[in-house]
Amino acid sequence: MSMSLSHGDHRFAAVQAGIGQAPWVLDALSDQGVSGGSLHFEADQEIYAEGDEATTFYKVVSGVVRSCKFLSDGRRQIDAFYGEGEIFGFEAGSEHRLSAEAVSDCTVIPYRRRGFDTLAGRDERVAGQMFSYVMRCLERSQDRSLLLGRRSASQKLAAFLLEMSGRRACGNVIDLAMTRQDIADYLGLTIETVSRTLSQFEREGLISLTSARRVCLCNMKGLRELNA
Amino acid sequence: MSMSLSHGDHRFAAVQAGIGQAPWVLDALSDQGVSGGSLHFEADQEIYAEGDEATTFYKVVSGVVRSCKFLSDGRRQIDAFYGEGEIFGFEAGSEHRLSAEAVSDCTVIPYRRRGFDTLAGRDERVAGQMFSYVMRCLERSQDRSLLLGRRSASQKLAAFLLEMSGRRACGNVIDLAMTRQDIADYLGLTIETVSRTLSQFEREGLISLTSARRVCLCNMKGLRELNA
DNA sequence: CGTCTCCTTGAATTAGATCAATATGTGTGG
DNA sequence: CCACACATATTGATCTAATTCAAGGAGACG
Repeated sequence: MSMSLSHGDHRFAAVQAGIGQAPWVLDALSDQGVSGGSLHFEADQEIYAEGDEATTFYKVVSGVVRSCKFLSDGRRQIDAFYGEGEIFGFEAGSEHRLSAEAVSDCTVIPYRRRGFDTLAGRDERVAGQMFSYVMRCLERSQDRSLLLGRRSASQKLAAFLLEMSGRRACGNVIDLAMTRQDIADYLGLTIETVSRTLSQFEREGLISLTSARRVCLCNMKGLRELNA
Repeated sequence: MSMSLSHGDHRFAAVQAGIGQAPWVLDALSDQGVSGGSLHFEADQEIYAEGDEATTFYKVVSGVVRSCKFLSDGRRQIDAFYGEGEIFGFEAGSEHRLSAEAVSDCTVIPYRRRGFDTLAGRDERVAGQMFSYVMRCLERSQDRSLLLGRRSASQKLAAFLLEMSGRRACGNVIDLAMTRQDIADYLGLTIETVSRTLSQFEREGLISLTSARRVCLCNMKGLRELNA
């Protein structure tokens, strides 16, 4: 029987539907001593640093986490935001290649990698789902390369808003956990450009800024058309 | 026994050393009817298009392949270049998300995905190595995001030259298979900026352009320092 | 030798960055 | 409740790196 590196497999439909959702099978790990309870972090607290030994990976229970890299000049590139149910910090090598920080107060479950490996060896579904998850991360990362390489500030912001809406949607309204600086570092822009572009979107009637962190996507179609 | 989602595993040392190298275990597939011989493509010929059914993936035997996405305005983003021994076109979903084209004349071996899945189900090493390979792709993709998001034209070019040198190195001299346009589309720049930046590198003594496609990296250290 | 593609270089333009000032909260302590 | 400090966000005025537009040059090939 295939271990389902093929992902047309219907058993994983649920996983595939929620982009970035963690393999549900990880839940089982909690019962096998692989997980060590849950951890709480306050906003801006570091979860692990670049170069730290990667003996553990995590799943977000609540709140939002960012993974990022720092440049020698102090600037920052945010690689990804992780929300409820998503996995982060799973590494191929022995060290964390990026650091992870709490964007908002958040709770995460740590999983010991060694324990996970053992379980993955026993249960094909665990391995298969993790594989599926990593493939999904790869797809996201490739999409980001396109975004960062060839898109204008407006296109980046539009894509960002739609991405956030796809994850944390409550109607058209999204509550951003992150600051303008976070958004800028995610999109390869400056905080001023992010702010200006959002203001412009509001003038054009694409969005409405209830407050700085609360955005209403009034015209999703218009936003989508920006990235045709 | 673990299926080696852990990559500290020494059996895979060789795979890990050569960045982007395909799992050697794929060689075995040729003997099992999974591979269908080898295919030849001429420069600029399409291997598959975005949206094509992803029943097959490939390994490069010789030559260079690019995978890319086209924007509605005709511009192009190249996601990756694949050289000898590298795998491309392995998808999570049922369609190819990017198109693939021959950069130079090249030979590739096609593998039927269904056959591969079956084999992966029987042999943990196949699955584990493919997992390792995908993790490596993910790392590369993440590094690219940093490059595209936060680096200047000179930094992008320096990183590109060092990447190429790391793969196809013959001393300090690299023979680029791709055009300036390919490089530009890979780095999110224009052809003119690529050309100007290379000329500037030559004036600064960092490189020497024997011919348009042949570059000698006279000062690797200097190039590396650009991305400190 | 002419034609074609690829590459280089120059001049003008512009999107986004940088620098600088002001505004909008938000929590603290009086 | 107000006054203050402090972090975050917006807006304006320049500046600049990279793009765009335009013109040649260099090599390959019939």
